[in-house]
Amino acid sequence: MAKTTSDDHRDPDLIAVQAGSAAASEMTRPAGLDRDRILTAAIAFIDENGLSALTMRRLGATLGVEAMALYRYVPGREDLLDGVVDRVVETLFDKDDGDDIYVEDHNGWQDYLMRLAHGVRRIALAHPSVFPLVASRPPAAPWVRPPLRSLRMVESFLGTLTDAGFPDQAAVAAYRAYSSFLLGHLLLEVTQLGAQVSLLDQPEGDPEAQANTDLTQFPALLRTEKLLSRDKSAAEFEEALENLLDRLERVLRETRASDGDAGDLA
Amino acid sequence: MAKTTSDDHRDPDLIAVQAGSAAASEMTRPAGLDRDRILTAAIAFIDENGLSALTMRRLGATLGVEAMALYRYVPGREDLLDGVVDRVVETLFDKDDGDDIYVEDHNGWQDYLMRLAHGVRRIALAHPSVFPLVASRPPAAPWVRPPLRSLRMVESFLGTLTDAGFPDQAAVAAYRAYSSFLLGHLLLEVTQLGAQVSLLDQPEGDPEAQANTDLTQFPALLRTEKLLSRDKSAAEFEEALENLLDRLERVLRETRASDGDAGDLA
DNA sequence: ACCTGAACACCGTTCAAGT
DNA sequence: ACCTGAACACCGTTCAAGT
Repeated sequence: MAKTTSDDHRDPDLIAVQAGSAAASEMTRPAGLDRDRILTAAIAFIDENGLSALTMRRLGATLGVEAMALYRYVPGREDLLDGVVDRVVETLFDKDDGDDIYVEDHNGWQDYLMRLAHGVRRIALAHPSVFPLVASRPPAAPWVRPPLRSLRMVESFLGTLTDAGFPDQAAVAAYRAYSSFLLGHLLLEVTQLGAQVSLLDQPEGDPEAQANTDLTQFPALLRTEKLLSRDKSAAEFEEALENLLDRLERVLRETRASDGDAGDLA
Repeated sequence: MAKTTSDDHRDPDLIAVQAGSAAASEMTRPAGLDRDRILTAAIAFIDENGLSALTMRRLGATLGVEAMALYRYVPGREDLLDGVVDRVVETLFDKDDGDDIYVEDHNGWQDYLMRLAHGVRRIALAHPSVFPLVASRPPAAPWVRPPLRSLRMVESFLGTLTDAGFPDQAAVAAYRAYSSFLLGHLLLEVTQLGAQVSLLDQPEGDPEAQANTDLTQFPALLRTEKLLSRDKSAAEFEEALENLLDRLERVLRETRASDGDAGDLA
């Protein structure tokens, strides 16, 4: 390895980071520090080294600069993280970015909800180490529900459903159900991604023996182990999404039948 | 306030903590340090001061001891947090603890799933600042899905469903759907709890004016603001849970009709 | 046996000083 | 105008030393 500072019982993160940053600082010199460049660097850093490895000092090094220089452009670490979350979430609206995932022009509300769900899932899978942050940073307003984090997203969601004939109350209920579904599914999906790599990182003893910790006490587990290990995230996501859409469709139809204010859902 | 160390642009957490810890250290002196006592103290600390305020040094102070003493009983901070999570999760199985929420003896699998859901929800609401940890700590095995975090819980879940006639595959699919639902719902619920208090904590400017940040650009939001602010978490939880149970019941019935291996669900 | 003091390598953050 | 050095108050963690 490179120049590490003598004593060696340190955070395992450090090793990877220090090895990488030397090379990285060469390329990014072009100066012109900038809030945007800092956020980009922070996201890349988290993607590569994990959230816990991100410090102001290390991020500075990545940009060829001392940590203190960052404070010209970012009020502090917490704000940096908020910025990272906003940035990542807003890539949803970047034209050119994806395979036809524009949430703006759509064919009906079902299509809209599917595009939105797939778009957010794409983000989560692209930045698995950032997503927990998307899920857990305190929202701007109390009724903003992660992972739908911006006023713009909430507005577009509610606007689309109410335009499609959902009464306000039903649209709000749908917003809540939808955000719960997205959060639960995607957070579990990225968590499991993280678990995969962290198992490969630290192979204490042989990797086989560790996993089989006397499952003999747990017959049902033992029996379904193969099933449990099979990853069906994509299919499950689809199935749960379709199920939610069916439920909403039912609500909408019932609303139309008895044209009062019956769209409660909760 | 009390004795704070001169300069005062510090983490807002600190103020509350220091004020409290002086009083607390008086009572807890009875020595006899102990892993159990440390975990209990850590949970209480997080409940009162939030996760970010928990440091080894501060926790030590709470127990009338220097931070270094903790290392006799706990390998390190990360392990401490794992211990906290295990401890909180396992209160589910404590007899005497709750109003008839025993997951072990039940009347049918639906009853079991309802008790389990309500039990986990009770935990989440009792320790809203701990729950994000329950949700995000890397699980012991890759197929352990938060917030159902222990082998014991997974075993009991799968055992109950398969005993009730679910084919293994359907039981596993149910386990996945159920954990996603719980995680999404409860994480959002505690997040919103946290948002409430953090709004009261830092009232910059008048608390009214801040919230109304030119919502004029967001008509649907503006129109539904009242609806959005109304908290219906409990009812929504119930409704989503019942919906999930209905879905599972359908799967089970279909399985029984065509008694093959049709219980796919995913 | 159990706790502490002192030390080490790191943090975030401020601010006067350099260019 | 933009960055840095030095400093401050804090971290987690180790280890020899105290009782």
